[in-house]
Amino acid sequence: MKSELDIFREFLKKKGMRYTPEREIIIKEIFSIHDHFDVDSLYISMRKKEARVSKASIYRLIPLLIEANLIEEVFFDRGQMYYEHIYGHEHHCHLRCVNCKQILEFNDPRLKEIERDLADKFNYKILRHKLEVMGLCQKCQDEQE
Amino acid sequence: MKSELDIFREFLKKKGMRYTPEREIIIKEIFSIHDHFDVDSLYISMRKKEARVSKASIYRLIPLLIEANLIEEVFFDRGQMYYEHIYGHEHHCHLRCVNCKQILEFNDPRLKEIERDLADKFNYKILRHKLEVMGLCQKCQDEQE
DNA sequence: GTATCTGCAAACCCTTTGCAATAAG
DNA sequence: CTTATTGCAAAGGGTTTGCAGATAC
Repeated sequence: MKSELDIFREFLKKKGMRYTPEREIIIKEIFSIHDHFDVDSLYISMRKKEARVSKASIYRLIPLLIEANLIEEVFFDRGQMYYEHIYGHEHHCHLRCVNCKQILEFNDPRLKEIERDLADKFNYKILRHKLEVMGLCQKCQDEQE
Repeated sequence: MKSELDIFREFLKKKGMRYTPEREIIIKEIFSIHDHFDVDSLYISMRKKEARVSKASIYRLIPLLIEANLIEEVFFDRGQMYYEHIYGHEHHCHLRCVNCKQILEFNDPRLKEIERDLADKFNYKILRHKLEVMGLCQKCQDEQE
């Protein structure tokens, strides 16, 4: 299986764009994070490792990574967007506790069925879906009594 | 069935907050819009009707309406949040064309099943879900050839 | 009467952008 | 060599907030 770097190199070549050291270290950093991230925390964790890139370069890279299907917007909270890398992982959805902010990942085959039915019914070509389920985890339910 | 205004009046009373004419006309405006809205377009459409309220009052009202379960965040796009009123309507999900931005609404009983299974599996009390399906509508598929 | 609410304008903060220097291909 | 990319700092733009006057209760 190709690495995310290979995928991205091909993606850039196809678009007549350049593969730079800055782009490489940002992608490496993103794929080393096994969690959702936002631009600022990514920037800070890179600075700590002496991997200096400007925020502007991160912001400029993100739309490309999304277009290349390497990362995805996960959710928008308190004024900023959170992302996660998706290449090499099975697609999943998020179950979030509205109280303690715990996030669990899950997948369900019925979503593919729903996609197929929507495609048929509305003549859409489905590209992707995003399902967020919000609730209270066991612990937060107990505390509310 | 209680009106959205009654619901909100009770909600405010319970919180020791006040029911003002500004809050009333904003809610009336929101519930007269049968579509998704953002703060700026709401503000503009109110100005046109000589219903003058400040944007600040709209921004300050929105979290209250969400807490009162009268409106919901629908999606975040191009730097701003879109909302819709949900009181008095059946819950639905959104199918969006990523190219022309058309939005279709749908509902699917399988989502309730998924919710039930998640509740059992993770011991969550499910409150709500948000499913966005992104794709290309027929017209935009044709134009891409 | 008193605490909340309003409008205004300024502040905030995440994100985007113009520009001159740099570097990929 | 040519054109894309970088870092910097400034600008953009949706949202929040401090404040003084107005108002719900």
